[in-house]
Amino acid sequence: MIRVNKGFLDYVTTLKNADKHSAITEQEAGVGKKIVTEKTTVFSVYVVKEGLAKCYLTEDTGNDFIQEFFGAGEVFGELEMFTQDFSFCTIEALTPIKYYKIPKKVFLALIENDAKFNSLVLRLMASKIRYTALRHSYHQSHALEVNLKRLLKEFPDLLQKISKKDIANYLGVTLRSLNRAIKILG
Amino acid sequence: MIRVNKGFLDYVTTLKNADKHSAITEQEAGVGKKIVTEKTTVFSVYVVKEGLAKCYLTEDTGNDFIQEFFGAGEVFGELEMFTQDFSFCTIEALTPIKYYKIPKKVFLALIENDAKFNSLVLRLMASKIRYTALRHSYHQSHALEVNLKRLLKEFPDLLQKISKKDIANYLGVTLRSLNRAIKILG
DNA sequence: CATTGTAAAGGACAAATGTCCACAACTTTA
DNA sequence: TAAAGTTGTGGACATTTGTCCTTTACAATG
Repeated sequence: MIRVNKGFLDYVTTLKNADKHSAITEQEAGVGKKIVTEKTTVFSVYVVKEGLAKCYLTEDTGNDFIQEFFGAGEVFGELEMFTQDFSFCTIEALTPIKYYKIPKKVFLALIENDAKFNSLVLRLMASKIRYTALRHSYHQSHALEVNLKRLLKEFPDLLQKISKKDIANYLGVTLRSLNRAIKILG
Repeated sequence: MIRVNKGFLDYVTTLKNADKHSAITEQEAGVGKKIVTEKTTVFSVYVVKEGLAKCYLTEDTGNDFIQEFFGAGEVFGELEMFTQDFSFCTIEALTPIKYYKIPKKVFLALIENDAKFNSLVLRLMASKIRYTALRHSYHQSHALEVNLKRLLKEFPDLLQKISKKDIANYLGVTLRSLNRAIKILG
């Protein structure tokens, strides 16, 4: 749901601070700003420093499918450095956001020369695979009500932080269905 | 659906053949054999040499959720080398299968010392993330019939190769629903 | 403060999917 | 080959979710 990765954020912060002229820069974006756009070439890897973003795909049906919500330390754009593909999702700020930007060349050099960095990236990608698999499996085999209850247990202030439409898109249902489920849960 | 990775298979084959006493061994498994079991410690990384396996999770509801079907070159057990977690899924042979087994120590040594190998693993994990995301997004926003048609277009002999129950579990529907969709498609 | 506009919630019906069970097809065994 | 068991398929109904549209709540404006 809302993913974070303190360890990686700390490491990148250290890297940046170690060099006054670091190629790693800090950037900001306002609500609604798309930091990465679907089907577009990606030139950098990004790390959320603070704030919240959503990672989603828009289908040909017009539906948005929210992959994940990214909080502090979450990384995006890294896949495209390895697969040479266009971005497969859009990253959009849900709150004002601060993030680090690591140019492609710098990122790939770190992968090659900094074993610790390389290892953190491997771990982070492994986590994404695991987490996503567990989530989709759970979603598919449980009723909407159960899924919602589970989310609310982990993030009690969910409905305050994230719009219902976004929650519905994350759960893969319509807003109408989500409203029904909310009503039933009381 | 049925994932393959010729490049990785070739590389591992070369690695193994380069050393007569290689720690990479070749193994076989018969139909139904579970090569890796959910919630269990994993001590090796595996690469399918030939045959077909399914990668699935069993939910508390008793439902199996099939993550992917693995063909030649597909890798499993690698995530657990990085996350230190138990296996989150079961890998079971659907046909007689041959595979390479790379002990954890050897795998991690390759990651550290063989840049090409490291790069192949990064790419393979990036592909898994991308592929899974695209698949789930598509599944969620299209009708069962459309999803099935799409699968059959890519794998015309699907119904011959893989049991209906497994296909249903992959699509996240019941066998009943799958049968209905098949009937409608003619 | 009334009026108009806009966004959120919910009612009513339609469509899709699940559950349960019966029946058919096919295997095994006596 | 008949009987019994096993597996696969489909009918009938229940439940869930989607679609469409009305109603409600709230905000903006004259």
